[in-house]
Amino acid sequence: MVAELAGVSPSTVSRVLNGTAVVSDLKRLAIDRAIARVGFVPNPMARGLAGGRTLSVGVVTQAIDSPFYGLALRGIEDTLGNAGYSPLFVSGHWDATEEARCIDVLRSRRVDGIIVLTGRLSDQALRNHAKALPIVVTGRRLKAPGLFALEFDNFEGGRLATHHLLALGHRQIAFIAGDPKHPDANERQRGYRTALEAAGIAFNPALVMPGQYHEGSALMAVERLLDSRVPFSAIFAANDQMAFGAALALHRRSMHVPKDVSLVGFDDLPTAMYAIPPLSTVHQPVYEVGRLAATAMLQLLAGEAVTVAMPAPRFIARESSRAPG
Amino acid sequence: MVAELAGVSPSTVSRVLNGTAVVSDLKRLAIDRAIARVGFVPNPMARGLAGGRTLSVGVVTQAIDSPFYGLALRGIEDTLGNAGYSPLFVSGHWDATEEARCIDVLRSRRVDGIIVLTGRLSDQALRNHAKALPIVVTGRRLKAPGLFALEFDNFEGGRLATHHLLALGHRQIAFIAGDPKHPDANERQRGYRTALEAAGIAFNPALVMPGQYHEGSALMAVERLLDSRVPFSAIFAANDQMAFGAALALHRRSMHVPKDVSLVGFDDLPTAMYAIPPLSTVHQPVYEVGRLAATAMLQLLAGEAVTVAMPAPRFIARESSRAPG
DNA sequence: CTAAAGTTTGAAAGCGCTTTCATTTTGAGG
DNA sequence: CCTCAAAATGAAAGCGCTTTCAAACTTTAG
Repeated sequence: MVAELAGVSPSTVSRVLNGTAVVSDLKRLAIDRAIARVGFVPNPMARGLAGGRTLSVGVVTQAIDSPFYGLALRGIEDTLGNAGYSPLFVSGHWDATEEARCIDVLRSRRVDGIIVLTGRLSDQALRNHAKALPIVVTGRRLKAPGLFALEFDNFEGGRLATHHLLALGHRQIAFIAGDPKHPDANERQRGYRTALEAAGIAFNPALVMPGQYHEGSALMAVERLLDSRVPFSAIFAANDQMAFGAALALHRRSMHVPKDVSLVGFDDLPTAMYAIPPLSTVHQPVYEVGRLAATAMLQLLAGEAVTVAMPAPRFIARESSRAPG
Repeated sequence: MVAELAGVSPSTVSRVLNGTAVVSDLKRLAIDRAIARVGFVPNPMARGLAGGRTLSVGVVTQAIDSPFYGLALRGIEDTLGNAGYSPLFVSGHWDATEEARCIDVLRSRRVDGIIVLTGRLSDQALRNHAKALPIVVTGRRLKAPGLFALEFDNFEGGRLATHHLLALGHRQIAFIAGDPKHPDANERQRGYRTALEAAGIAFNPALVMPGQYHEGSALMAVERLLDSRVPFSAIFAANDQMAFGAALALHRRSMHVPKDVSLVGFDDLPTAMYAIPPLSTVHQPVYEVGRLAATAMLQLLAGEAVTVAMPAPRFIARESSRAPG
């Protein structure tokens, strides 16, 4: 170790580097100076090998290029970076097997903890991994030692969006569902139903179309809906991407939003406010979620109690929805 | 090392693991079996420490949540993953200082190479880093030992887009420029000018508005343009995000695309085809760029000659542009 | 002024793997 | 059947840092 030039032992240098123990000011100064002079940068490999920690946390996301997760990744990156940790991103592509492989990769890289963004993995699998290293997971309700789950209130969000349309006077509200394999998609739908029933409107299965959370699926869903001739004055899409697809379908049939039909989405993607017309939607604080997840991980890593909580859903009315007529 | 259970020395195990030397089939088999039995996974830390390589390559992107770069990251992830390398993403946020910091972080993590997506760093800085480890950079033309640059033909793209509008019969084409600090923005503008001149149309400075590559800047640019009362029948935005902003500005003034004004963008973001109306734009093979950059890095790492080349720009006509009238 | 207790510091033993070097095997040529 | 080169293997020395453990030095109390 070059920093021996300070005239002390490696142990002492290590101590000042990590703040592991008290070191006399005299030596600390000498060491600091030597470090600066040599331009010393500790080798994380060696650190990891010796100390058993790598100062990196794995993040399994579903698609690194997703407009939705991108912001969350940024939140994670920002928060982790401030604490000296580096994120290691891997994409699971919405596939449980792939996701399991991702976790293996991360563990083989000896990450100190793993953040899972809304995975497909079973709760049980997650619980097992949590025995070995801290896990933070979003999008599910789950409690286990070494595991923290952060869930957005999708039910309330779905209720809010539907309620908005109802309050505007809509009575026939179509729903483009998300992938039923995602628990949050089902929660949103439950919110839709609940709001409907609270307003005394019978749930009409003919008005709900299956979708898969991407534009194309909603495009087709709306076309089928239109072809089915079931009357409706508004569409609630289970996420913004599908709302965009729905808008395109309407556009193709020369129907205008919101004149002919109102449209609301869910997520408030950064692009929602720049859609034509700007999309009314349920705001999800994605960036914030990233920060919270990272904060929770940091607390877990430090052995502290996790104190983070998810903010409540908020509906944002823009121009894509208005009273029918 | 647990794999001693195979009854051989650690050296031999290492040899079969890395294929460093010939090992008799007998022992190889025994080792393979032992590995499988113990579920052995080599520790990358130790490997890195001993071997001097980390099997990870740093990727400095500008914003991990950017709709544009996301796809490239995915291309990189896919290609690198296949080769056993892991990407380490960091965001420079379009700031040269921050970017320099990112590279320091990556180097302190001892990555084997660095891929820079269109950075702000000076060519010289890049050249210097390339002396220490392989670098692949996109969005600039640059040659240096240990450095490979991959550039998209932005000039040709700009020319193509403008030519499309010209061919449709437009004579007054406004241009929303990108951030002049990005070389690609200037190239696109040069393409615009060149196409104009080739068509015998004088360049009119009143028709070009500065923008900054994001929606909001274009929104304001178009409002100013409209206020200036300079007549125009088409807008060419230097990227898709600005095209979306421009569309919103027109929408606010109750002008319709493409009936009242044609609009073309640049990049072909995944969302471009779902815009209302679907956006005509210059296609950039972003995913492909990611793959190419990663491939180039792999070749650099292997000491081979780099053989990748960027595909040519392609214009995609959709519904946002048509003949004036 | 000395013993007991507390504080700093250094020596040395790894962390898990790669790699050089020397040694043992094996095969070929004489 | 023996010698020598080539091939396969093992021993051991690190890679750069952390972390006991014990030695050396200060204090504090008796």
